[in-house]
Amino acid sequence: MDTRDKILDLGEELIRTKGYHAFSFKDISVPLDIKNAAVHYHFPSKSNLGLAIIDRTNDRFLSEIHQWSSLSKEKQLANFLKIYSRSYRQNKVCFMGALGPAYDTLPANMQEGLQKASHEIRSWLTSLLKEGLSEGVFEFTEKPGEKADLIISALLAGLIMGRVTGEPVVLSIIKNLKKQV
Amino acid sequence: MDTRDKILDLGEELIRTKGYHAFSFKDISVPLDIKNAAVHYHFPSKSNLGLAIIDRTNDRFLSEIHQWSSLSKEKQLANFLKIYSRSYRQNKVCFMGALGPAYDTLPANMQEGLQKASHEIRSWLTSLLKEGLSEGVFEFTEKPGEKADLIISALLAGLIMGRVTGEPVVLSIIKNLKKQV
DNA sequence: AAATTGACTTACTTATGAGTAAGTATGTTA
DNA sequence: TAACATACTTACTCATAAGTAAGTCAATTT
Repeated sequence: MDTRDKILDLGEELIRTKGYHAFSFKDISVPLDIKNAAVHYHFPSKSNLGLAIIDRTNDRFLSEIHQWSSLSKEKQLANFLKIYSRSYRQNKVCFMGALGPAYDTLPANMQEGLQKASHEIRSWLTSLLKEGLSEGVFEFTEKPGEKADLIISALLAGLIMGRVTGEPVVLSIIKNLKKQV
Repeated sequence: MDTRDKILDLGEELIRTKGYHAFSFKDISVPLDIKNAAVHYHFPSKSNLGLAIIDRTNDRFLSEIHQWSSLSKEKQLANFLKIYSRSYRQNKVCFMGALGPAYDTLPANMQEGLQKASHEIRSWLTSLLKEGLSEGVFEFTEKPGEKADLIISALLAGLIMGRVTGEPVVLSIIKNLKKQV
């Protein structure tokens, strides 16, 4: 694995554990045993790095859901929920949870990237729920788009609350969400 | 209103719109037309200010729920939900949403304060749901504590998602939550 | 009237952060 | 083999942030 990838990996972890404003280039250069300027060589600015991290994660999500496309709707939803239980085990919040609260303070390119990524997730889950509902594999009374927001919100916040309370909030949320679709 | 209160008010707004790490003493001193050192006179350190803001908000919450105590359970829940629709109109996220994602980077005193406040909210809502369930005014199948987390999570994240998507996510969440209790 | 307190300002310090210009070593291509 | 690109390091700059020590001045207290 080359330096650029190591920077992206560590940067992702830092954003999702500390947030964009609470990490510095030093937090990347020291663990990787390179100099500050080496990080700037690969990513001219911090916002540039931030955007690259968001885009990479979004691309990965897109390729994941593509791979799931032949699976049953239940299985696809279960895989989606698994992303969050894995995040919990890794002590990470999701990108929207990490960057959303300080959205207005983010550089414009990152705002766009985050907005695009959130749109991608919401519209995928909405379609999945809508199709699953008409197939009869899911059962709920809300509109699919609203149900999607309800699910994403509960997961996102479950990760955040877990941080504060020290309890595995997201796991109990996942358990309950499964009963509600 | 004296300077100390103005600092607390502005500090609260800054935390809930930009987050703890994205605001500086200048963001307080310039709008209030005082010097940097004047802020330090009232609050020796930034963490000191942060804790004072958390504690004040928690005290207000405690006094609010105390005032509600004679109301019906439905009305108390409705009042609680109203806190979040008001936050949405003010373009603010809640404290847990603002500070939770970067919880590990917060000074120890703020971590404690936030944990205490979150415990207060969760246990109040849990009791309300539990009592409302046994009185027959609420109807749900989850355990009261889990239902409380589900509700708080959805609201917290609704505010965050609203930031990113530009849509009033929390309002549709509130609407749906009302149908689910 | 003198001393004290409260609420600041002035004028700093120290640390840290993002970012850059110029140089170096190791390949790679014309 | 000479030129060039890649992937850095060295050694900085410049801005901003939190925090502090000492002084000012009006309002109280003694």
